[in-house]
Amino acid sequence: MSVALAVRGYRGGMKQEAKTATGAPSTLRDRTRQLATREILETALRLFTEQGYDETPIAQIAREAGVSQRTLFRYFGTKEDLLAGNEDRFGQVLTAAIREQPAEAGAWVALRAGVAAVQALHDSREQALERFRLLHNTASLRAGWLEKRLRFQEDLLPLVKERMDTAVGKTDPRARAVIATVFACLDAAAMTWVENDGKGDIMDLYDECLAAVRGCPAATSKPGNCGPTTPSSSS
Amino acid sequence: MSVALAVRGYRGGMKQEAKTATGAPSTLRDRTRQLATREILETALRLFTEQGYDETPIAQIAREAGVSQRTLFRYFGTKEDLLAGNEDRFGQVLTAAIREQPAEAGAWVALRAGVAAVQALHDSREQALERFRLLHNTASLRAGWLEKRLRFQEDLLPLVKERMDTAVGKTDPRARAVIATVFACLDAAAMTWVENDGKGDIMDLYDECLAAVRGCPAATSKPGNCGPTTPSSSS
DNA sequence: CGCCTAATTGGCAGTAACTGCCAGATTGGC
DNA sequence: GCCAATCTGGCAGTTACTGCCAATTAGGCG
Repeated sequence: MSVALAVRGYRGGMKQEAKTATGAPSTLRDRTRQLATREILETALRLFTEQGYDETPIAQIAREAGVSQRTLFRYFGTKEDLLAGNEDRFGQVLTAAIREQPAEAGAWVALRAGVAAVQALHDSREQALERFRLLHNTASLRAGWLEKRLRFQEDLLPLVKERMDTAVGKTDPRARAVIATVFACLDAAAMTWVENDGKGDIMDLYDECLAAVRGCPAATSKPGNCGPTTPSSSS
Repeated sequence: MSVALAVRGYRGGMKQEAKTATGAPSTLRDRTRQLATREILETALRLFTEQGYDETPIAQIAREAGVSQRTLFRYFGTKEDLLAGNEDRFGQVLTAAIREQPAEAGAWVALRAGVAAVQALHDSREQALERFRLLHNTASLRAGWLEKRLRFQEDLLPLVKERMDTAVGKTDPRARAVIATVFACLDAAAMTWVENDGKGDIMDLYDECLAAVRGCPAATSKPGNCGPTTPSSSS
């Protein structure tokens, strides 16, 4: 049980000076790597949108990016990583934003803050839409994404539990349910957003979804919380 | 867009008499096929639980089941299908149960009925637990399952919409949100159930989850509905 | 400045899940 | 009992991905 999932993709090296935190790495090697990374990433995204994800073999990406297949796999452990890229960042920002919420904030409020923080990650509406579209229209990608999301949910469990009136160790399904519901609403919002070609704001849709799910109408004005499941309600 | 997903696995043949609906097929061929199917399925499940899903190559299953690899792939289009098997049945039962609900039943009530119907599908607690465990502990399987579930959700959309006060054609995220929330709660319930080694009833856990998500406490006694989002509330 | 070490790269072979094709075995209907 | 439809197995090929090894290259140091 608990098979240690191997860390995929290139992470080694960069022991010494490496990243100066300013994004301008000192050594030639690091600069070269960064360049190659960008080149691969751009080639991949271009080909994916041009011909579709499943229809684009790794070999082609490697060829057009000017690296060997073997090297490409050293940079990105899997084909999915070529699109996901900063998905790990997603998880980090999410948990960070939730942790930063004041202690009085209930689970719903904190989670909403996390969701909002993640939305702010996208560079532009256009790129987000393109990525989302690819994600929603490709079964294999969708599957991978959902899987990764599930892991985020597990990570969030303790964070959320302490904002609910739950005994920490207990096998209480409610924290999981709340988290999963938040993601469910985010999902519904994102899908609708894509269907509308990116019109409107995802967070508005999210609020609408949450309002439909929980009893409270018009949660938009006082977003994120409108009922029980806050700390100190029964203890 | 909308690449027609090829129907995988063996579906051909059986043009003529084939299935007499009683489960006792007439021709030798059909009997042989049924036998082979069972043999493969049992071998696969045994090996999967013994050595794990990812650690069990198709070649071994084929060998021990006494068929060629090629034939195995004709019976089951993918490795996943060896475990999933009647997952399609899942979707059928779900939609059927929801359709059978009276028109007055709201979305939540109807969906709960569907979930309950699906739970009744499992042969035994033990087998269900074993399958669930395998599913929850294997990343690739989890991903596939989530993907399939997403498709069910899309199928359910129209069914649920007509039980809500939504304009049919509108791009309203709320129906999606409700469906996704139901699955989210089912997920949380199933996970907790597995963690508890199958103790308790999944539907009880489901009710608890839904109660935690929606405002209403103690939804267990009057399950499935406790607030708005029923038909004829504003339309 | 040149050398040594360590990081990096590319190629090659191998695995695992599939898929198409073809030839041979089997079955079912007449 | 024969012919056609069906089924099966084997083989080759594709794609994602991994391990291994040899050749290159950058970095540090005397």
